[in-house]
Amino acid sequence: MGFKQKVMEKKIAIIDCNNFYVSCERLMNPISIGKPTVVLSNNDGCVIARSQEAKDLGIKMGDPYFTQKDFMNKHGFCVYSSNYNLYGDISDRVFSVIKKYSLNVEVYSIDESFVDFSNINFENLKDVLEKIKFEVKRQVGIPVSIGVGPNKTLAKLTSYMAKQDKTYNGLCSFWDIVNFRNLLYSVDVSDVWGIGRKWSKKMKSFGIESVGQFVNTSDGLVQQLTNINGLRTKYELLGSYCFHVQLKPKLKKNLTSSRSFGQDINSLDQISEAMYNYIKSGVKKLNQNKMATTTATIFLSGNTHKDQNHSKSKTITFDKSMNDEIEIWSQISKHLEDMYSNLKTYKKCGVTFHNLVPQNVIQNTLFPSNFEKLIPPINKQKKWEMKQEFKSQKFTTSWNELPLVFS
DNA sequence: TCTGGGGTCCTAGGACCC
DNA sequence: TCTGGGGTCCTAGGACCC
Repeated sequence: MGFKQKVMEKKIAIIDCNNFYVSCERLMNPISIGKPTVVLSNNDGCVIARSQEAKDLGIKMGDPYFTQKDFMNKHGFCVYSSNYNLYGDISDRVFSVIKKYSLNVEVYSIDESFVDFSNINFENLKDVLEKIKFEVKRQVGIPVSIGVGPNKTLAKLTSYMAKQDKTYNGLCSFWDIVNFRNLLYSVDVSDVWGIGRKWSKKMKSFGIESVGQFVNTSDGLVQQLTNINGLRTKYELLGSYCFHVQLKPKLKKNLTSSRSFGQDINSLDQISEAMYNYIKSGVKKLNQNKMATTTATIFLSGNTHKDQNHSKSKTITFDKSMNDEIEIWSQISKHLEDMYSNLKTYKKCGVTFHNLVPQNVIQNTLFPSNFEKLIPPINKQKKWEMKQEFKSQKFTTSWNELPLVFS
């Protein structure tokens, strides 16, 4: 055992689907099995999921598709546009298998969950985790990796190790690792959950390269280089429990609708039309959640890949809660005009709704609204629309349409 | 020519109130 | 009229995650 076991020590697992979007596409398109395979973001812009074969050929996360297209053609890649309906369905199936083994599940993202197994004995822990891994693969067809440790950060770190070192066979326990503290000197600080690109770059300029060096950095310097959560991350790496497993899903706090434009644009008409459409789809999401909003933030930004880092945002508070796109547009359009400059070009815009309230508590104002409803902008050349060339034609509308998998 | 979208949290600074 | 500090709230921006 790496550490002496503490009283009340928790056992937190992370269960993580391998190359999730690629694994989903392979269920629907078995022809891609064994071939290098990638899934592209919206606009078919960049790579957001890679099969092992694609990783081995040097394709990186976030690589722009247009820079790799020829290479991929040459090497017989299977390329898919993202299909979130499919991934959502398969995600539900994965979680329902996991929940047969524990109810202490936090669904952390579409392909990951934290599970609190503190009530299970150490003798049985690995068996249960092995069983879950086996059953998710057998029943849903999705391979998973599992890391387990005394907190979320160490679970993530061991799951990372399980993926790096094939001898773990996809399951790594913190309590099986000998000399854990020494091992931390061979792990790059940027591989820690919670330490991103900016922070790790900052740390490296202070000579902090490895996780071992990070946990030996003074609290003061850690907080200076990051923030309070960076300090919590340090304490979790040392064995404390700071980031709690969230068993009850929290209510949605805000909701965003935004897109990059198909090309850079500078016409206010075009931007207005795009913004109106994002408001419309945001309102659709509000209605699906039976929510309304009292506050919106609109934002407008340039093409960061062309050093056009200008970005503006504006928060607007309404005089009542709203869920009507034309009313919301009426409150927002003048602010969009203020933010816009005809001397700049723009690549992206969008809207976030905050202060979401249930629709059944909407109070209609006693007096008629005193703002005029503006006619929404429509029927322009839609330069802002996105493209999607490789979308799989198959959608799952019920579980029965998915192929059954037995292994 | 073409480089994702959505979510949460934290911080600094300003406005406002007492 | 002049004086000031502390608390709270809001916003814009910037981190992080997937």
